[in-house]
Amino acid sequence: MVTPRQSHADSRLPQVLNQAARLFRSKGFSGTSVRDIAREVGMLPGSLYCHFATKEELLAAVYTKGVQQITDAVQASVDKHADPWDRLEAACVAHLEAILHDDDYAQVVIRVRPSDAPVAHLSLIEMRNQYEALFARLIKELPLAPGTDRRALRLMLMGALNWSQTWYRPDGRFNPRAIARKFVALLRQGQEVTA
Amino acid sequence: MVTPRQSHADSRLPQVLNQAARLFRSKGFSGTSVRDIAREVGMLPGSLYCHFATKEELLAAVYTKGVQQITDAVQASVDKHADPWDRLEAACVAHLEAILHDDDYAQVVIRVRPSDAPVAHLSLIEMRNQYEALFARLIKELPLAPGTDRRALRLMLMGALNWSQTWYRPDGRFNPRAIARKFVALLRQGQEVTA
DNA sequence: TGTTTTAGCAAACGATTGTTTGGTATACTG
DNA sequence: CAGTATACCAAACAATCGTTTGCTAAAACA
Repeated sequence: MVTPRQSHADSRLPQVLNQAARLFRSKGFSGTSVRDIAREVGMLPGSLYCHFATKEELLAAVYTKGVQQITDAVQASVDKHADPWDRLEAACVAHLEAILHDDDYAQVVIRVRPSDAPVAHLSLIEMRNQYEALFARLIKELPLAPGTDRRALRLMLMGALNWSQTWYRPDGRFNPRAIARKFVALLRQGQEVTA
Repeated sequence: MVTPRQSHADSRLPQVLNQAARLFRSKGFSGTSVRDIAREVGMLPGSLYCHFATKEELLAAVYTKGVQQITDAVQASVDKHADPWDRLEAACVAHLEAILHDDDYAQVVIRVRPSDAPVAHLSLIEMRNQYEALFARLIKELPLAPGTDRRALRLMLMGALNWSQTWYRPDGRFNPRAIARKFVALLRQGQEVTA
């Protein structure tokens, strides 16, 4: 017995998930090998299959945790406000902070295309839809100018937020909170007068 | 001599580029193998290396063509209008039609992250920046409410447009043109009264 | 017309891919 | 306390990866 064995209680499953999330979010799903993940955790490639039957299943686990975490973060922020616009803005701030800074798991949800994992495909999409429904409800409560297309507004806002992952670089002034607020303000501007 | 040989003039380079674009845009860069491309063209994997030294170089060629084509398409549409808002809207319509329907090459520019190709990385980013500068100029000409952050407006609009690639499904009513117009309208709404 | 260049085939290179198998020490369970 | 399940190691599996080499025939050029 050279290396000390892991017990049931303190398995390295959490670290596997953490490193998988970190690698998936920075190199993508097919850009990350199971050996990359194993190496980062300090275990052998085959050992990953104690916890997951396939690489896709590992992604699904990371993805699920990502959706849960960002949902919780956003919901908690939303609950602190009463005004509909404030609630939406709080949601956007929490969303952006998660996918740009705080949460590797949430970043995977934005970065990895469900189609990258053919088997898990539909379930990943379903999770994403569940999450976006949260924003749909927030937007439903908004006092908008008559005839405003709420679906278009949601798709525009979330698209703008999610795409920021491709251009964002840490910067004191233009930080996640500031970005989210500016985006919401640009939309709100068009509704306030007529509402 | 079993199969008829290709002459210099009618090489299959165009088909290689076409199929590479088609596969890169649907499966991503690392999700596509050189064998996938070669098979689609009907040639052997090694034959690709008559035209490109590396897989990354092939991506760079596709990417370059994509930027050229979408730039031309957008510029042509813009030139048909005089009013600043009309010009921006025309640009957005052309942009969306390219990355959602018309142009596999342009779709690669949006889908593939420059970081997927470590060597070509910087040159890909530079090309994308050149293209986005076109939109920056259009937005510069817009009569906006005083104090409006033009950079934020550009990032929001282009993010919303580009992200549509992840949710768009062909649909008669909510087509690229309609989407682009709605997005622009949502932003314009906030500027018209005060401008 | 002779020479060089090009575009491709055929076959292989070593490296890396996701995954499997078998064994073993530890922790949990009855 | 015996037995099962767990969480790994060690080593290998076949398949696929990007790429290279050597050759050939046709086109372009001199």
